[in-house]
Amino acid sequence: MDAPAAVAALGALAQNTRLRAFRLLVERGPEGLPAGQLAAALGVPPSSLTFHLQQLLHAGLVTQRRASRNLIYAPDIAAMNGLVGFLTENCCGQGGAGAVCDPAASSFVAACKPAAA
Amino acid sequence: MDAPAAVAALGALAQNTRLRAFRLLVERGPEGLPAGQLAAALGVPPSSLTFHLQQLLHAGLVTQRRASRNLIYAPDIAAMNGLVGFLTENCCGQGGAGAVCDPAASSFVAACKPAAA
DNA sequence: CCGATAATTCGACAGTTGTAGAAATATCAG
DNA sequence: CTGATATTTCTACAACTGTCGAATTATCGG
Repeated sequence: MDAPAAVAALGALAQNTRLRAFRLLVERGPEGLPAGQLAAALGVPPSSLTFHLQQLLHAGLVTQRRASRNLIYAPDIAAMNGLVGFLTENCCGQGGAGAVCDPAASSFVAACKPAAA
Repeated sequence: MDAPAAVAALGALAQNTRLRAFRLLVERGPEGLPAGQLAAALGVPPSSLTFHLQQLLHAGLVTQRRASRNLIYAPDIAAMNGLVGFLTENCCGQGGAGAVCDPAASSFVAACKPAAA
């Protein structure tokens, strides 16, 4: 994942309705959910949800497939992996202080590649 | 990290200048950088950078401290850990399909807690 | 083909965001 | 105190975002 794609993905997740929608999809897994059910679950009018799903789609965070009258949306886990990978790059001070990995390891720091020092 | 905080953090990172600034700070480590040097490194006018730093500050992703005439900004790694942790919650289909963890483990999926199945 | 269902596209509008020059504030050196 | 340096605050404005009703498109069952 490159920086522009990361900005797009972050922007797509940086909105309450979209974040809730994405998280719902992630919980549901690859099976996904039809737009209508998603709209009902979120309590959002269909036209509004479409707007948000387009953004997630355009950012590459979800996929769309048709099942008869329904359009099914599912999370793109690979894209999400790419985003987290991008966020955890450069987090061990490769060219810097090197002290970032000190605190008790948790996800962000733990995901740092030891970066062939 | 709760959802509103995550939205704020994602929004703060969802902008090219801010993402570049934050990544620069992460590379630099806890030592941080003064606003002026950051502005110079990014090629952004000071008043514009201040605007962006306020957003990062308000989102809790960076800290600010004064060193004589300089205001030093440094990344808040704990906050970033919280964000990545939030993003990797609910990613193993606890209530769902359960197939999300299938693909070759990479950061997002690898960071999933096995979720006491 | 026709009516019904699922979802999107269109359009309008208020609110937020990003940009950056000019003015103000804070700190320091002498 | 005075001048210089570092940064923020103020201000204005164009561009983008989120919302959602109404109209449109797609698909299905009969």
